[in-house]
Amino acid sequence: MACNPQNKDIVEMTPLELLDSDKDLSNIAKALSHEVRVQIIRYLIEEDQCITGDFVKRLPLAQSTVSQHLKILKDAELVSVAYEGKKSYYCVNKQTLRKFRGLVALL
Amino acid sequence: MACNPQNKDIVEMTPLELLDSDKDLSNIAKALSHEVRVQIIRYLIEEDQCITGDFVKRLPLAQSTVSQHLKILKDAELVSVAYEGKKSYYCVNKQTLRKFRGLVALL
DNA sequence: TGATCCAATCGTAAATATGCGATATGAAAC
DNA sequence: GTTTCATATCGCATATTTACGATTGGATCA
Repeated sequence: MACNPQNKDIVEMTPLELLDSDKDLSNIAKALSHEVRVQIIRYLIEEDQCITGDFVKRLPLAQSTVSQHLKILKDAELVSVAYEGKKSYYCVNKQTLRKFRGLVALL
Repeated sequence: MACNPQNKDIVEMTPLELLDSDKDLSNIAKALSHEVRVQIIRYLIEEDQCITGDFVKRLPLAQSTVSQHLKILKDAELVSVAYEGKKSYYCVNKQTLRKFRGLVALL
């Protein structure tokens, strides 16, 4: 009995591994899980470079809310910011988008 | 003054359009915004077909929690289910994955 | 007919996300 | 200097997500 591998309680069950790529993919997906943030990314691709105010003017949201969405995109490295004077210039981070495409391609 | 387009309050500001594709992309992204659900999809691609119990055995989560994650993936049409006897067979919905890849490619 | 098994759903607690107004910071204009 | 402008951050209310145990509903087995 001591070496009986038939015992159900002893049978090894390979656990599902959590890969770094799983976390990377889910993190980027989370940043894109709100339609407003997808809108922002899309607009940023068209316009190449925007300041916060551009989005505030064009979205039916308070300035603080837009700022928060931009922060989420920035934290996920989907956009990068350049501070110039009193304005913040946002642009898409193409490298992260490429990475995301690569991760999604593996699915 | 009545017809003065220079007035700042009257200047039209093209609002940022919300496209169906924005909603589609954010909805699928939301389903993939949890690492466990990415794990599930990945495993499902490797194994081709699994029952709920396969995931319960391999994930450090309660059966009800796993079932909930599977429901989220099913609602997003990332997986489909076939009910056979007392078991539920899950498999990836390749069409939705393809659609997702297409939407991400546009970013 | 039970008894057992598989999986979905319910109810609920805790954590996280979303949105807003108010406030803070810091640069530019006066 | 003070005022104005652009933006980030704080505090809070509400909504959603995540996780669990308990329960329910079928299907299979004895």
